[in-house]
Amino acid sequence: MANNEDLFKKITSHAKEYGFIFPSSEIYDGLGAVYDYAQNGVELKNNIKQYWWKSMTQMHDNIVGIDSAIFMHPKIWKASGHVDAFNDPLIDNKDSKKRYRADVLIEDYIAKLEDKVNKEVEKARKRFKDSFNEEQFLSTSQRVIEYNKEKEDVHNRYSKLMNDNDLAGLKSLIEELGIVCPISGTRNWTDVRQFNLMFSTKVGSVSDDSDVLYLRPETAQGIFVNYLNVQKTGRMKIPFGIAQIGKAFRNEIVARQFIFRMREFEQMEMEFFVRPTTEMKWFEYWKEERMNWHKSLGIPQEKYRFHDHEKLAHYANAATDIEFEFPFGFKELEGIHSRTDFDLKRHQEFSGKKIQYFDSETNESYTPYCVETSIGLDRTFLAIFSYAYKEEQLSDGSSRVVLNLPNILAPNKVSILPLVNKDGLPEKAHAIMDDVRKDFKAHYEEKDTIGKRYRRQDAIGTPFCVTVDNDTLKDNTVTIRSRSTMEQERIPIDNVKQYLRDNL
RNA sequence: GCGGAAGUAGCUCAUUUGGUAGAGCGAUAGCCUUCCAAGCUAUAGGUGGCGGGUUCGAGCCCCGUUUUCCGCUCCA
Repeated sequence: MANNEDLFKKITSHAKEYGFIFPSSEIYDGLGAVYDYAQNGVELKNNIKQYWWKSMTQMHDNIVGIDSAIFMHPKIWKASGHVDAFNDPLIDNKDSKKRYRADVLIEDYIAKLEDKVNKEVEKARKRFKDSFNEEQFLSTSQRVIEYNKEKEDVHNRYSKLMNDNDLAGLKSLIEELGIVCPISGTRNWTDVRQFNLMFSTKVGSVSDDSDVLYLRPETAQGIFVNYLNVQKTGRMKIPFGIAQIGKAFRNEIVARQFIFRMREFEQMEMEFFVRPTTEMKWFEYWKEERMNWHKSLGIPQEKYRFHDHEKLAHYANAATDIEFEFPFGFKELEGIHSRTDFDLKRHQEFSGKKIQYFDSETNESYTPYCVETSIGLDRTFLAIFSYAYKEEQLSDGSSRVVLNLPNILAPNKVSILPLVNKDGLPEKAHAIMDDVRKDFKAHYEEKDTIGKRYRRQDAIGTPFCVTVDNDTLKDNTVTIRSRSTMEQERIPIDNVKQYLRDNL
C-alpha cells in the first residue's frame, strides 16, 4: 500500500516534470481540483480522443458524432432530473464527524412517529381482539391523535422549508425536534448547507434570476436534445448511435486523486438508440465492445473488471462500470448504462415536441430505448499514463524511467538525433526531420550526449529514435532505436517512413 | 466539511537552542565526446506559501490565512 502511494506520487510528479499535466493557476497557489494539460499531455489526450472517436464513428457505419454546446436551455436539466436529484441540504454532526442529508434526518423522524402509531395500533389490536375497529381507534386514541398531529405538523413545516430553500429553518427544526446523530447521540450540529452538483452562471450583461444557466454536468443531454435533428438529417435507422466528446462540470464535495476526480473534466459518450425490448441485447453487446476497446490498447485484461450496479440511477434499468486498477485501487473508468426511454420521454414531456421513431420493419411508432457508453477521458489518460510508467533496472546496473505508451497514443512518434553536434550531422538530421514531420509527429534534438537524449525520449514515451552518424553521410543509412527494447537496427534513410508506418 | 502532517531554487533536501540561505541533480551557454543518465568550464535561478505579531534581529517562536498530502465524510 505504501509502495503504491509512493508510485502514485512518482507518477504525478513525472506528469508535471515532463510536461504532461500542470496544476491549474499554479503561480497563484493553484485552484483546487483543476488541472491543465501541458505540451506533451495535450498530444496524448488528443490522441486518446481521436482513437476513441474513430473507433465509434469510423468503425461503425451507424454511429455519427456531434459537438453540442456546453450552454443549454435550463429546462433540459429539469427534464433530465439533475436539478431535483442533486440539490441536497447537508448537515454535519460535529462530534461524530458524520454527514447527513438534513431532509433525510427529518423524514426519518417522521417515519419514527409513524412507527409509534403502528405500535399503538398493534397493541390495541391485541387488547381488543376481534372487536378491534382500526378506523375507530385511529380517530379516538388520544396518543395516536397526538402522534398524527405532530407528524402532519412536522411534515407541513418541513415541506414549506424545503420549498422555500430555507436552510436556517431546517436547522432550527432539527434542533427543535431534538434529532440526535445515530452515531454520537448528540445534537451538536453544524449549519445546513446546500450541495449543488451543477455550476450555474448567468447569461446576458444584466443579472436577473431568469437568466441562470448551468454548465452541463454530462454531455449526454446534448445528444438527447439533438436526437430528432440527427435522426432526420442523417436519415438514421434504428439501431444507431450518436457520439460526443466534451467538457462537463461537477461541483464535487471532495475532489482528489490528481486528475481522477476534477471539477472540470472531459467525457466521451455515445448514446445508442434501439428498439424497445432489445435493449438488454445491446447492453451486452456494448459491454463486450467497450472492454475490447480497452484491451486493444495493449493493457492486460487483469487490470480491468466489470462492476455491476446494485442501486440503479433514476434513469437506468441496468448499469455496469468498467473499472481499472489504478495505483490507488480499482476505480470506475467507464460506465455502460441501459437508460431505457427515460431521457427521450422526459424531453418529449418537457419540450412538448413529439420524439418518436417510426419503425418500418414492425410498422409501429415508439420512443427508442437507449444504451449509453460513457468514459472519462481524463481517467483514461490517467489509466494509460500510470500503466505506462515504469522504472527499470538495466543489466549494466543503471536505471531508466520509461513511459511504455501505446505507440498510437505517444505524443511524439519519433525523435531525430545527430550523434554529435558537428561534422555536418545536424544538417543531415534536419533534412530527415523535414521529410518525416510531414507524416509523423517528430522531434529534433542535438543537445547533450546521445544517451541522455535517449533517456529523455524514453521518459515522454517516444517509440523510436533515429540517429544520424558519420556512416550516414557515406551510405545514407541511420540507426533506429526502439524505446521498449532499447535495441537498434540500421536502415536506409529512404525506409524510415515505411519503418514507422509498419511499426507504429 | 472535520482531524492530522507539511510548505526553503525547476526537482530532492540541508541550514543542530532566533544572528544577513547552501548542496546535489536539473536548466542555459560553451568545450569535449562516434550509440544509451551521473566528463570539463561558466552563468542564471529563492522578498524561505502569504499576512500579522514577539524581538535589536525571525526560514526557525506565536496567531491568522492559503495550498498540498493522509484519514474520515460525500459522490449518477
